[in-house]
Amino acid sequence: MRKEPRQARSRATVETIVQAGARILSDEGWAGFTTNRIAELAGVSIGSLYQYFPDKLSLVDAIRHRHLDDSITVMREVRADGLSPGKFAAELVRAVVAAHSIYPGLHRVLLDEAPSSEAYRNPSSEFEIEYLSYYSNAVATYRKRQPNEADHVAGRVLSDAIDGVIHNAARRGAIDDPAVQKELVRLVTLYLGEPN
Amino acid sequence: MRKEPRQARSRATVETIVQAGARILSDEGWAGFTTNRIAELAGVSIGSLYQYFPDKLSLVDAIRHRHLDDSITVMREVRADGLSPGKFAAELVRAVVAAHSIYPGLHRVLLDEAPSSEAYRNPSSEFEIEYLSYYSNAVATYRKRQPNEADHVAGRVLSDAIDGVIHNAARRGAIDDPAVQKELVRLVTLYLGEPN
Amino acid sequence: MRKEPRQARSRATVETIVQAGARILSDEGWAGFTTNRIAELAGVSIGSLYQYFPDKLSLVDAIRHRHLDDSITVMREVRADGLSPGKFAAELVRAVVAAHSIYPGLHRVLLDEAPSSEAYRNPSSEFEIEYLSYYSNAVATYRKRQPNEADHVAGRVLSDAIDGVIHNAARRGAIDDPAVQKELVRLVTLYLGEPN
Amino acid sequence: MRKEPRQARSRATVETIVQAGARILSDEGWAGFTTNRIAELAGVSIGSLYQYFPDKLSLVDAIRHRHLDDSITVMREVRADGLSPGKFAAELVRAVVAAHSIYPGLHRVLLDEAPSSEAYRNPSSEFEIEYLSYYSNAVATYRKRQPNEADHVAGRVLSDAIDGVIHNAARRGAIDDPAVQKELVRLVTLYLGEPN
DNA sequence: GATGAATGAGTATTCATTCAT
DNA sequence: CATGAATGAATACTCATTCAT
Repeated sequence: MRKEPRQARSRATVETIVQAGARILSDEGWAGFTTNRIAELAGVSIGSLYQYFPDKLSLVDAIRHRHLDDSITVMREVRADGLSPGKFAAELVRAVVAAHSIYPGLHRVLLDEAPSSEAYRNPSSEFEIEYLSYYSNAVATYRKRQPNEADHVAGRVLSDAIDGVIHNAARRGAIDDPAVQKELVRLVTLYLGEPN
Repeated sequence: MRKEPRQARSRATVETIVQAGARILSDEGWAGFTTNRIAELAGVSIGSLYQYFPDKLSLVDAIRHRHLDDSITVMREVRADGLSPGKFAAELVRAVVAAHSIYPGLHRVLLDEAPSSEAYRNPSSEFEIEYLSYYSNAVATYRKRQPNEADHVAGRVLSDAIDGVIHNAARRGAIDDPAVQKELVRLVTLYLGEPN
Repeated sequence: MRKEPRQARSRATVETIVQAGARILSDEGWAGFTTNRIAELAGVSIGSLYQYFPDKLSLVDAIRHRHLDDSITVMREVRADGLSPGKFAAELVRAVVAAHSIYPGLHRVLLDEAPSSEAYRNPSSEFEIEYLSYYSNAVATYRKRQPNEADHVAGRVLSDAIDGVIHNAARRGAIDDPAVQKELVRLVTLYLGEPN
Repeated sequence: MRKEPRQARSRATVETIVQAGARILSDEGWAGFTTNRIAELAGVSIGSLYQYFPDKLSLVDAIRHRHLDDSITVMREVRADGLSPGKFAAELVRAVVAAHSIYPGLHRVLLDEAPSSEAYRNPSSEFEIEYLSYYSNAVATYRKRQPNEADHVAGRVLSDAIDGVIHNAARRGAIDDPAVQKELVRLVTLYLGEPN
């Protein structure tokens, strides 16, 4: 960001812009994400947008950062320890669905379409490391050991499988369909339950 | 297509254009898919491109049609009947990986980013119906019955999960990683093997 | 128009663009009327043109609207009542010549060559109705009656004849030639004077 | 023309191209007049078109030349000598209408929209001289003298007035309307009948 | 700080014309 | 000679970004 907003008013402006950007990104994808449209939807002038974000990339990075932080936070609240595979799977799916409920298309667009200065899907990105360790920990927990390389691979496969189901459901507007959620829970349960 | 190529020369031109388009779409996504760049990479003039494709959309549709046809063909060769879940899963993963090996990013871009005259992810599109029925048939086969509504949901979840793993592996350039493939096989096997 | 100009600066920009468009249309016809050339002649960037006019058609419509309004206004000041045919004809020709003096080719290009969202030469267009009723009123006045169908035909023929003379004179740059004007006055006088 | 066609087949090809060009010019104006479209409508390849016409301008000139020749020929058959003004006017209007009946829009497009190497509306062009002398002769005939400068002006005004009525009628598809023709005859009669 | 007018490089597409077959 | 594939300059229009007010 170009400038750290000091006053409350400035912070509110930044907030409005980020929300407007997230809304457009979720609803219309990267193609609809134009700076003038964002400013208009946010109710600020295009000049003000550039007051806080030096360019379009920095804005999309801000949106991404905030969204991924929110996602991780929601997931961190669901811990594998002490829960049966089925119980954990149910809680996890609930959390993931919740993380996608406000801006259903946002996650997919941010990871798939939108360019980025940092590489968020780069194995070394801060977010990717945290996200991956979450899943490999879950896998290792049910294998009753510290996470090893095999658990990392399994964690990633599990993570990507959930990703695929959620994103495609989001595209079809079926993210709240209980039948889909139930099947996803079954998939996760089976994968975690079977020792190897 | 605007014009059916008659001479061998023009058939080759069309082929080159389609290949160049697929390459760019796979490597750089929809954003990099500009007609001038495609023509340049194909080594033809922009006029030649428009001689055969009335607009950008018709070109992307041609690429998509060809790619989806190829994918379905490869998958149709793997039939669930008579194979154990594990054997089928292994064959299926092998086929899906093969379908993604030349243009790893193409599938995702075609279904996620690129606009389309027909809606290929529309539940009623010819491709989607065939793709979905393939998976629900596999599910129903191991449940030893004709596919019912629950099998359709399971089929879609399985399809989307495989999609997610493959696409994310493709993005990381890890589509040929045997460890990932093995885990994916395990995921599919478990999901298909467990009656319900 | 895409955007209502608020500041004085932008109102001036719009004005400059419209003038430049009228100049080019008059001097070089529809073929020379390219958006980049207009912007260049107006001394603004192509982006500024599109800030106010969503497309080329809307610009030509703006030019047309302004020009036809001006023409009608000039003509409305010449009324047949109380004037002899010869006097009225002289006044009318003077007014029509005046309406063509700044952009001599504009009228013809606007009505003949330039496409339009509304159809200005459509018998039902607002302008055409007013223009036609002006002439049939004049005809009926000298026939000492309310305009009937025959007067409408006569009005149109008179209008088209004047049109032809003026447009061809404009093309030859002879619109101010007194000899031509005098002959045109004679033509109109004879046509209006002879009861039928 | 690039090449004088020697063989009968070549002459037929040229004829077909000219007809196709005239048809398109009349029906769709200068904007629809593209070389590829003309070749297609004529049923020849674009290469063949360029075999006979070095560029687009030479084709439109050929069309123009032929059309103006035909027009003059039709008109030359109507002579003022020995006819009353009313009789002559009636014959003249009939001839002019006939000259516009096959390609109603052609005349206007050729003189107004289409560019030209020679200037056909240039006062010094061969066609213009002949056309003008026709009308000034008619005027002078009824003034019982050799054409002088005043008669030339009157001839041109008369010519342009008829032009205007015919072209606007053509645009409205009303060229065969007897009411319009009758009024035009009246206009011409009055103008020619009144000595001055 | 905020505004919105202005900029111009970049993109899709057309069409007159050339030339290898 | 005829064909039609290939060319590329030109044109309408968009959108990230700057800067005067």
